[in-house]
Amino acid sequence: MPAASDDIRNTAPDRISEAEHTVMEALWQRSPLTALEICEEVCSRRDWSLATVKTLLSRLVVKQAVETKPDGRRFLYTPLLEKSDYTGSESRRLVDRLFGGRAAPLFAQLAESEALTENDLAEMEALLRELRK
Amino acid sequence: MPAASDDIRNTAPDRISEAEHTVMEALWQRSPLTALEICEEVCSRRDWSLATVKTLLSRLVVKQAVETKPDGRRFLYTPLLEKSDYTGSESRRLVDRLFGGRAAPLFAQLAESEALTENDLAEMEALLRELRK
DNA sequence: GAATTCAGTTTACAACTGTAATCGTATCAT
DNA sequence: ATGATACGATTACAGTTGTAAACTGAATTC
Repeated sequence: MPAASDDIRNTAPDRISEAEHTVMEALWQRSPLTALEICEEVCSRRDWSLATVKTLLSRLVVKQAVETKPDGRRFLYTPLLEKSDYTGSESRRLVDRLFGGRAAPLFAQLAESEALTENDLAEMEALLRELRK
Repeated sequence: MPAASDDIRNTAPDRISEAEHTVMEALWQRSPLTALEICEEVCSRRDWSLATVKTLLSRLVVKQAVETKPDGRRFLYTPLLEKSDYTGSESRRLVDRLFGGRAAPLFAQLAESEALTENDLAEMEALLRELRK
Protein backbone atom coordinates (compact mmCIF):
# COMPACT_ATOMS: atom_id res chain seq x y z
CA MET A 1 0.00 0.00 0.00
CA PRO A 2 1.24 3.54 -0.81
CA ALA A 3 2.48 5.46 2.18
CA ALA A 4 2.59 9.25 2.34
CA SER A 5 0.20 11.15 0.10
CA ASP A 6 -2.22 8.41 1.00
CA ASP A 7 -4.08 10.46 3.56
CA ILE A 8 -5.79 12.32 0.81
CA ARG A 9 -9.46 11.42 0.65
CA ASN A 10 -9.42 10.41 4.28
CA THR A 11 -12.37 12.68 4.89
CA ALA A 12 -14.97 10.85 6.95
CA PRO A 13 -17.98 11.86 4.88
CA ASP A 14 -19.56 14.31 7.38
CA ARG A 15 -23.04 13.32 8.50
CA ILE A 16 -25.97 15.34 7.22
CA SER A 17 -28.18 16.46 10.10
CA GLU A 18 -31.94 16.17 10.12
CA ALA A 19 -32.53 19.83 9.43
CA GLU A 20 -30.00 19.73 6.62
CA HIS A 21 -31.73 16.68 5.22
CA THR A 22 -34.95 18.62 4.93
CA VAL A 23 -33.17 21.05 2.66
CA MET A 24 -31.68 18.20 0.65
CA GLU A 25 -35.16 16.79 0.10
CA ALA A 26 -36.23 20.01 -1.56
CA LEU A 27 -33.21 19.89 -3.83
CA TRP A 28 -33.71 16.25 -4.68
CA GLN A 29 -37.22 17.06 -5.73
CA ARG A 30 -36.15 19.82 -8.07
CA SER A 31 -32.85 21.52 -8.73
CA PRO A 32 -31.11 23.83 -9.10
CA LEU A 33 -32.95 26.13 -6.72
CA THR A 34 -32.20 29.45 -5.06
CA ALA A 35 -32.22 29.80 -1.30
CA LEU A 36 -35.52 31.60 -1.57
CA GLU A 37 -37.10 28.87 -3.63
CA ILE A 38 -35.98 26.29 -1.13
CA CYS A 39 -37.48 28.38 1.62
CA GLU A 40 -40.75 28.46 -0.27
CA GLU A 41 -40.69 24.68 -0.26
CA VAL A 42 -39.84 24.09 3.37
CA CYS A 43 -40.04 27.21 5.54
CA SER A 44 -43.72 27.16 6.35
CA ARG A 45 -43.81 23.43 6.89
CA ARG A 46 -40.88 23.53 9.29
CA ASP A 47 -41.64 26.99 10.60
CA TRP A 48 -38.24 28.27 9.55
CA SER A 49 -37.03 31.67 8.50
CA LEU A 50 -35.11 32.24 5.30
CA ALA A 51 -32.02 32.87 7.42
CA THR A 52 -32.22 29.34 8.76
CA VAL A 53 -32.32 27.87 5.28
CA LYS A 54 -29.30 29.94 4.31
CA THR A 55 -27.36 28.68 7.29
CA LEU A 56 -28.22 25.10 6.48
CA LEU A 57 -27.25 25.63 2.87
CA SER A 58 -23.84 26.97 3.78
CA ARG A 59 -23.26 24.04 6.08
CA LEU A 60 -24.23 21.70 3.29
CA VAL A 61 -21.76 23.42 1.01
CA VAL A 62 -19.01 22.92 3.58
CA LYS A 63 -19.99 19.28 3.87
CA GLN A 64 -19.86 19.07 0.09
CA ALA A 65 -23.39 17.81 -0.11
CA VAL A 66 -24.49 20.64 -2.37
CA GLU A 67 -22.79 22.76 -4.95
CA THR A 68 -23.36 26.36 -5.92
CA LYS A 69 -23.40 28.04 -9.29
CA PRO A 70 -23.44 31.84 -9.30
CA ASP A 71 -26.42 33.26 -11.16
CA GLY A 72 -26.19 37.02 -11.18
CA ARG A 73 -26.15 38.11 -7.62
CA ARG A 74 -27.45 34.92 -6.13
CA PHE A 75 -26.57 31.26 -6.11
CA LEU A 76 -28.22 28.27 -7.57
CA TYR A 77 -27.89 25.23 -5.37
CA THR A 78 -27.59 21.72 -6.73
CA PRO A 79 -27.28 18.51 -4.74
CA LEU A 80 -23.99 16.67 -4.95
CA LEU A 81 -24.91 13.95 -2.51
CA GLU A 82 -27.39 11.61 -4.10
CA LYS A 83 -30.59 10.81 -2.34
CA SER A 84 -30.13 7.08 -2.62
CA ASP A 85 -26.65 7.35 -1.16
CA TYR A 86 -28.06 9.19 1.78
CA THR A 87 -31.07 6.99 2.39
CA GLY A 88 -28.95 3.92 1.80
CA SER A 89 -26.31 4.79 4.33
CA GLU A 90 -28.78 6.04 6.91
CA SER A 91 -30.83 2.89 6.56
CA ARG A 92 -27.83 0.68 6.90
CA ARG A 93 -26.66 2.61 9.91
CA LEU A 94 -29.94 1.99 11.63
CA VAL A 95 -30.02 -1.69 10.79
CA ASP A 96 -26.48 -2.07 12.04
CA ARG A 97 -27.01 -0.11 15.18
CA LEU A 98 -30.35 -1.51 16.26
CA PHE A 99 -30.54 -4.94 14.71
CA GLY A 100 -26.98 -6.12 14.42
CA GLY A 101 -27.02 -5.63 10.69
CA ARG A 102 -29.92 -7.96 10.07
CA ALA A 103 -32.79 -6.53 8.09
CA ALA A 104 -35.59 -8.93 8.93
CA PRO A 105 -35.87 -7.92 12.59
CA LEU A 106 -36.34 -4.35 11.49
CA PHE A 107 -39.43 -5.26 9.53
CA ALA A 108 -40.63 -7.55 12.25
CA GLN A 109 -40.38 -4.56 14.54
CA LEU A 110 -42.26 -2.35 12.12
CA ALA A 111 -44.92 -5.00 11.81
CA GLU A 112 -45.24 -5.23 15.55
CA SER A 113 -45.72 -1.52 15.92
CA GLU A 114 -48.27 -1.55 13.13
CA ALA A 115 -46.14 0.47 10.80
CA LEU A 116 -46.72 -1.84 7.85
CA THR A 117 -49.67 -1.23 5.59
CA GLU A 118 -51.31 -3.79 3.37
CA ASN A 119 -49.71 -1.94 0.52
CA ASP A 120 -46.25 -2.24 2.04
CA LEU A 121 -46.70 -5.96 2.41
CA ALA A 122 -47.73 -6.38 -1.19
CA GLU A 123 -44.83 -4.30 -2.46
CA MET A 124 -42.34 -6.13 -0.35
CA GLU A 125 -43.64 -9.47 -1.53
CA ALA A 126 -43.31 -8.35 -5.09
CA LEU A 127 -39.83 -7.09 -4.45
CA LEU A 128 -38.81 -10.35 -2.85
CA ARG A 129 -40.05 -12.31 -5.82
CA GLU A 130 -38.09 -9.97 -8.00
CA LEU A 131 -34.93 -10.46 -5.97
CA ARG A 132 -35.35 -14.19 -6.24
CA LYS A 133 -35.23 -14.21 -9.99
CA MET B 1 -61.03 19.70 26.52
CA PRO B 2 -59.75 20.38 30.08
CA ALA B 3 -57.82 23.60 30.43
CA ALA B 4 -55.28 24.32 33.13
CA SER B 5 -53.64 21.39 34.93
CA ASP B 6 -53.67 19.74 31.53
CA ASP B 7 -50.02 20.42 30.88
CA ILE B 8 -49.05 17.59 33.18
CA ARG B 9 -47.67 14.66 31.20
CA ASN B 10 -46.50 16.99 28.46
CA THR B 11 -43.03 15.53 28.64
CA ALA B 12 -41.78 14.84 25.14
CA PRO B 13 -40.09 11.50 25.86
CA ASP B 14 -36.46 12.67 25.56
CA ARG B 15 -34.50 10.97 22.81
CA ILE B 16 -31.84 8.46 23.78
CA SER B 17 -28.56 9.27 22.06
CA GLU B 18 -26.41 6.73 20.27
CA ALA B 19 -23.87 6.49 23.06
CA GLU B 20 -26.65 6.13 25.59
CA HIS B 21 -28.20 3.42 23.46
CA THR B 22 -25.00 1.40 23.69
CA VAL B 23 -25.42 1.38 27.46
CA MET B 24 -29.06 0.41 27.12
CA GLU B 25 -28.07 -2.56 24.98
CA ALA B 26 -25.92 -3.89 27.77
CA LEU B 27 -28.81 -3.55 30.19
CA TRP B 28 -31.29 -5.13 27.83
CA GLN B 29 -28.98 -8.08 27.55
CA ARG B 30 -28.74 -8.60 31.30
CA SER B 31 -29.91 -6.57 34.26
CA PRO B 32 -29.61 -5.27 36.84
CA LEU B 33 -25.96 -4.36 36.42
CA THR B 34 -23.54 -2.08 38.20
CA ALA B 35 -21.75 0.70 36.35
CA LEU B 36 -18.59 -1.35 36.44
CA GLU B 37 -20.28 -4.40 34.98
CA ILE B 38 -21.69 -2.29 32.18
CA CYS B 39 -18.24 -0.93 31.53
CA GLU B 40 -16.93 -4.45 31.29
CA GLU B 41 -19.49 -5.07 28.60
CA VAL B 42 -18.93 -1.98 26.50
CA CYS B 43 -15.85 0.01 27.46
CA SER B 44 -13.26 -1.86 25.47
CA ARG B 45 -15.48 -2.21 22.43
CA ARG B 46 -16.27 1.49 22.36
CA ASP B 47 -12.96 2.57 23.81
CA TRP B 48 -14.61 4.31 26.73
CA SER B 49 -13.53 4.93 30.26
CA LEU B 50 -15.65 4.02 33.25
CA ALA B 51 -16.28 7.72 33.79
CA THR B 52 -17.98 7.91 30.43
CA VAL B 53 -20.31 5.07 31.28
CA LYS B 54 -21.17 6.77 34.55
CA THR B 55 -22.03 9.99 32.76
CA LEU B 56 -24.21 8.17 30.28
CA LEU B 57 -25.94 6.29 33.07
CA SER B 58 -26.79 9.46 34.93
CA ARG B 59 -28.18 11.00 31.79
CA LEU B 60 -30.27 7.90 31.25
CA VAL B 61 -31.58 8.21 34.78
CA VAL B 62 -32.58 11.81 34.13
CA LYS B 63 -34.31 10.72 30.94
CA GLN B 64 -36.06 8.04 32.96
CA ALA B 65 -34.77 5.31 30.70
CA VAL B 66 -33.14 3.43 33.53
CA GLU B 67 -33.82 3.08 37.21
CA THR B 68 -31.44 2.61 40.12
CA LYS B 69 -31.68 0.44 43.17
CA PRO B 70 -29.12 1.08 45.89
CA ASP B 71 -27.07 -1.97 46.74
CA GLY B 72 -24.67 -1.19 49.53
CA ARG B 73 -22.56 1.65 48.35
CA ARG B 74 -23.28 1.26 44.69
CA PHE B 75 -26.27 1.20 42.41
CA LEU B 76 -27.82 -1.49 40.38
CA TYR B 77 -29.18 -0.19 37.11
CA THR B 78 -32.26 -1.61 35.46
CA PRO B 79 -33.78 -0.50 32.16
CA LEU B 80 -37.14 1.20 32.32
CA LEU B 81 -37.40 1.88 28.62
CA GLU B 82 -38.08 -1.32 26.78
CA LYS B 83 -35.89 -2.32 23.91
CA SER B 84 -38.79 -2.85 21.55
CA ASP B 85 -40.18 0.57 22.39
CA TYR B 86 -36.88 2.08 21.49
CA THR B 87 -36.22 0.14 18.32
CA GLY B 88 -39.82 0.61 17.32
CA SER B 89 -39.84 4.34 17.62
CA GLU B 90 -36.41 4.76 16.07
CA SER B 91 -37.40 2.58 13.16
CA ARG B 92 -40.58 4.46 12.59
CA ARG B 93 -38.76 7.76 12.79
CA LEU B 94 -36.44 6.66 10.04
CA VAL B 95 -39.20 5.35 7.83
CA ASP B 96 -41.14 8.56 8.31
CA ARG B 97 -38.22 10.84 7.73
CA LEU B 98 -36.66 9.12 4.76
CA PHE B 99 -39.46 7.25 3.08
CA GLY B 100 -42.60 9.20 3.83
CA GLY B 101 -43.72 6.58 6.29
CA ARG B 102 -43.75 3.73 3.81
CA ALA B 103 -41.73 0.67 4.68
CA ALA B 104 -41.49 -0.89 1.25
CA PRO B 105 -39.12 1.74 -0.15
CA LEU B 106 -36.86 1.16 2.81
CA PHE B 107 -36.71 -2.47 1.93
CA ALA B 108 -36.04 -1.61 -1.69
CA GLN B 109 -33.27 0.71 -0.60
CA LEU B 110 -31.61 -1.94 1.50
CA ALA B 111 -31.83 -4.35 -1.38
CA GLU B 112 -30.32 -1.84 -3.75
CA SER B 113 -27.41 -1.05 -1.49
CA GLU B 114 -26.69 -4.75 -1.14
CA ALA B 115 -27.43 -4.72 2.52
CA LEU B 116 -29.52 -7.87 2.34
CA THR B 117 -27.98 -11.25 2.84
CA GLU B 118 -29.40 -14.50 1.63
CA ASN B 119 -30.40 -15.09 5.20
CA ASP B 120 -32.26 -11.79 5.37
CA LEU B 121 -34.22 -12.72 2.29
CA ALA B 122 -35.20 -16.04 3.73
CA GLU B 123 -36.22 -14.43 7.00
CA MET B 124 -38.20 -11.81 5.19
CA GLU B 125 -40.08 -14.43 3.26
CA ALA B 126 -40.88 -16.22 6.45
CA LEU B 127 -41.94 -13.01 8.12
CA LEU B 128 -44.22 -12.03 5.28
CA ARG B 129 -45.83 -15.46 5.22
CA GLU B 130 -46.32 -15.15 8.94
CA LEU B 131 -47.93 -11.74 8.62
CA ARG B 132 -50.28 -13.10 6.01
CA LYS B 133 -51.74 -15.69 8.30
C1' DG C 1 -11.55 5.38 64.86
C1' DA C 2 -8.52 7.12 61.07
C1' DA C 3 -7.04 6.29 56.42
C1' DT C 4 -8.13 4.62 52.14
C1' DT C 5 -11.05 3.50 48.53
C1' DC C 6 -14.73 3.44 45.71
C1' DA C 7 -19.28 4.92 44.12
C1' DG C 8 -22.17 8.38 42.43
C1' DT C 9 -22.43 13.63 41.48
C1' DT C 10 -20.76 17.80 39.66
C1' DT C 11 -18.20 20.28 36.56
C1' DA C 12 -15.76 20.66 31.99
C1' DC C 13 -15.35 21.39 27.49
C1' DA C 14 -15.33 21.02 22.51
C1' DA C 15 -18.16 19.63 18.43
C1' DC C 16 -22.47 19.52 16.31
C1' DT C 17 -27.37 21.29 15.81
C1' DG C 18 -31.19 24.22 15.49
C1' DT C 19 -32.39 28.63 14.85
C1' DA C 20 -31.57 32.98 13.74
C1' DA C 21 -29.81 38.24 13.49
C1' DT C 22 -26.38 41.15 11.67
C1' DC C 23 -22.84 42.68 8.32
C1' DG C 24 -20.81 43.85 4.00
C1' DT C 25 -21.36 44.38 -0.52
C1' DA C 26 -22.81 43.90 -5.31
C1' DT C 27 -26.72 45.25 -8.01
C1' DC C 28 -31.15 47.65 -9.33
C1' DA C 29 -33.98 51.43 -9.63
C1' DT C 30 -34.31 56.29 -10.12
C1' DA D 1 -24.28 58.38 -9.38
C1' DT D 2 -26.87 57.17 -5.26
C1' DG D 3 -29.63 55.21 -2.31
C1' DA D 4 -32.29 51.14 -1.41
C1' DT D 5 -32.25 46.12 -1.81
C1' DA D 6 -31.33 41.75 -1.80
C1' DC D 7 -27.75 38.30 -1.45
C1' DG D 8 -24.30 35.36 0.78
C1' DA D 9 -21.00 35.41 4.78
C1' DT D 10 -20.13 36.05 9.48
C1' DT D 11 -21.38 35.91 14.11
C1' DA D 12 -24.48 34.33 17.91
C1' DC D 13 -26.14 31.53 21.17
C1' DA D 14 -28.41 27.91 23.70
C1' DG D 15 -29.14 22.82 23.84
C1' DT D 16 -27.38 18.09 23.01
C1' DT D 17 -23.73 14.80 22.68
C1' DG D 18 -19.32 12.54 23.38
C1' DT D 19 -15.86 12.07 26.43
C1' DA D 20 -13.95 12.60 30.65
C1' DA D 21 -11.63 14.59 35.18
C1' DA D 22 -12.44 16.42 39.73
C1' DC D 23 -15.15 16.30 43.94
C1' DT D 24 -17.57 14.38 47.90
C1' DG D 25 -19.17 11.37 51.00
C1' DA D 26 -19.92 6.79 52.60
C1' DA D 27 -17.96 2.11 53.37
C1' DT D 28 -14.07 -0.81 54.22
C1' DT D 29 -9.66 -1.64 56.24
C1' DC D 30 -6.13 -1.67 59.61
